[in-house]
Amino acid sequence: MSVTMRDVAARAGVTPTVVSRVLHNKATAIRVSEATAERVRQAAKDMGYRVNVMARSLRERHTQMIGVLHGIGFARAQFDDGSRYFASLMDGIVNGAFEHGYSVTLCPKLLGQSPEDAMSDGRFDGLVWYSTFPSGENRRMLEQCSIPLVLIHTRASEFDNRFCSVVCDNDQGIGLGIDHLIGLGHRKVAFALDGRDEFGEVHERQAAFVGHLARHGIISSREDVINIGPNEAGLREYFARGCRHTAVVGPNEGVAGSFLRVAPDFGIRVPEDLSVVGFDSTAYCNEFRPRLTAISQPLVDMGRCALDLLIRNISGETLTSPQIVFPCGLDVRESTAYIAL
Amino acid sequence: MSVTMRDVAARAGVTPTVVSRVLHNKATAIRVSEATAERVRQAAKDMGYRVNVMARSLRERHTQMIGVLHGIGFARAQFDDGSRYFASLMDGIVNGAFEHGYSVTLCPKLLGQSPEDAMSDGRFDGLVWYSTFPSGENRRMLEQCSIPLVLIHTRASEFDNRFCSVVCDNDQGIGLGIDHLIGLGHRKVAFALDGRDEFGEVHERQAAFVGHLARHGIISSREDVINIGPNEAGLREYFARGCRHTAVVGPNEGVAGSFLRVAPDFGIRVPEDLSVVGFDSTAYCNEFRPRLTAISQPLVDMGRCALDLLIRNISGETLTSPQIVFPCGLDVRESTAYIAL
DNA sequence: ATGAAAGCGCTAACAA
DNA sequence: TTGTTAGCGCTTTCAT
Repeated sequence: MSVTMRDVAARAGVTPTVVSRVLHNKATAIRVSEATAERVRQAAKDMGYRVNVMARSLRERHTQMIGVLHGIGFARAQFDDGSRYFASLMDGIVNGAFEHGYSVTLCPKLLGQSPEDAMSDGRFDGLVWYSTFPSGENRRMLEQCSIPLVLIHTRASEFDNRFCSVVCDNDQGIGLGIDHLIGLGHRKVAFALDGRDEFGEVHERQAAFVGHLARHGIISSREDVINIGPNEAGLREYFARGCRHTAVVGPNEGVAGSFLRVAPDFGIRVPEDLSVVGFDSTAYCNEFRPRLTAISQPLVDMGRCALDLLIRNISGETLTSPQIVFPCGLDVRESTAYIAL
Repeated sequence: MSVTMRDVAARAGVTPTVVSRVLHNKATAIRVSEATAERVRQAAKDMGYRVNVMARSLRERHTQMIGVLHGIGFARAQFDDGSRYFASLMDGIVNGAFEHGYSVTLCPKLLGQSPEDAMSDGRFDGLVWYSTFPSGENRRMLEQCSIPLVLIHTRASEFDNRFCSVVCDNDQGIGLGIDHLIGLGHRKVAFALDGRDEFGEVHERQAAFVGHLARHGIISSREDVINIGPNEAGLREYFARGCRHTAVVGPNEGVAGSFLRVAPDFGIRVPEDLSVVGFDSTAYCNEFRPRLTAISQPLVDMGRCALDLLIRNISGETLTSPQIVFPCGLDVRESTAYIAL
């Protein structure tokens, strides 16, 4: 059994009240004589006293902890598995949290079973939820949330602006990619997806793809959308029937990477025969040969921003502009080139 | 204010005790009539009741949370910053924790200020401490730890086998690297370090380096240790004075990577003029040109193992073999080649 | 300047 | 089968 406040009080010859005041109540105006204070501090030190944060949290009704959740229907993101997407986001989140004196915790069973628990079981002062797909189930859950929450990669409007949200400018980002490709002479440009996430950001990016091509006078059709499918089967099928495009834009690094990986099997060279543009642009892009050109979003900054917003929320501030949109960039690497003449 | 057990009890016309039993006491033999139980469940659902985990934790004296700490003197590891070392380790730790129903939390101010708090403030049921350098300060802290703790990358013997520990076989790993190099014809092999961590694993790896060269009849001297220093200044100095070795082994990916990065500036080609071997072998190795050959340690498995050990510890088991040693492997990539004749 | 008492929300031993 | 009571360790009025 560990030493409690009562123990320290006993040894110092005072009551727990005094111990609490001396040890944790620095801000308050209530004074304790320096002699007593010193006696208490010494006793605490001698006995190796530590507050019990559970008791404190129960009493004070806050925990200095924030939780990180993700939407139903997604496997837990790995820190090290292909794209550094989650790793980057988390670096921003954790750094932000630490600076504000908050811990951040990752919870099990937050996909499917009962994420709603974490939202109101007193464990967290606030939550960061990142998900690209506000399904009915997700929506229902979030609506019940009783603590501050900020969304990453979901538009605030999806939830009637009830929560703050941090997103990147998908439209502008895709525009950057399309402009780059058009500038290289490409006219037959495809959009790829893997069919797993058709409603969230991927959808937005696909719409942007169509829009920006149109801006350049190119009308894209259903034929220009390649669903690589599970295990890249759809991609192989596409290649097998002859590559009908000179460039392709993927909505993330994984999908774009599939093209780099599979193309050689069909004698297609990147970027000579096919230019490939990905999205996110984490360090993962450098692992490909050729290195993957990609539209970047400032993931670390976005995580950080989400956290700042959350802290302000927790502090009782009501944010007026519930959505922060970060502009994208374009990192030209080696997977895009002038179209072969 | 959120709804409490008392509220639910009131609505269901029973006492909090009954609610507690119905909602959370499934395993116990105490019976509640099905009618009452149903009434309670309905009331809880109607009112959107959630346990308060702080109250529960305070009462039950466990939190289902484990903390991840690292030693004093190290900056917090980033998930996405060069080597995927920390990311991989964390994947193992988090996956393990989740499977056992534990959350994992990262705490601020755990380097320098007061890591000891996390060790006994009731916040965690157990701790994973990863650090390569058991300084006096770290040692003092760990000795005060009042909850189960497992070490990663620190030998159990450093703390009188008081804690379990998970390490990789540095000697065997370095042996693999040296054998590889010798097999390629190298005789003039250097060991590199960056002077920041001379006492922990790096030290062990350096000793192994000397030993394994000796096994091949090569006596290495102080001249064969290259301290690349801050900002690679030492490395540039080394190259400037003419590269005296045909191969170099680095104790991690960062140091080895420095050679790949700086060598071209001095007209030295890797691997034609200089073979480079790193340690850890995370995906980061693939970001280098040429890709970095490296000694691998199964980081994900090690993190996972640490967690399994920790959970067993928490469950009251006293582990008999306090140290698990994982064998290393060698991932030959592109930075090593036969010595030029 | 210090202490007494109440209570945060929950669970468990004991009683009925 | 259900209720009573006590208490986990802490902070906070409100006395003194």
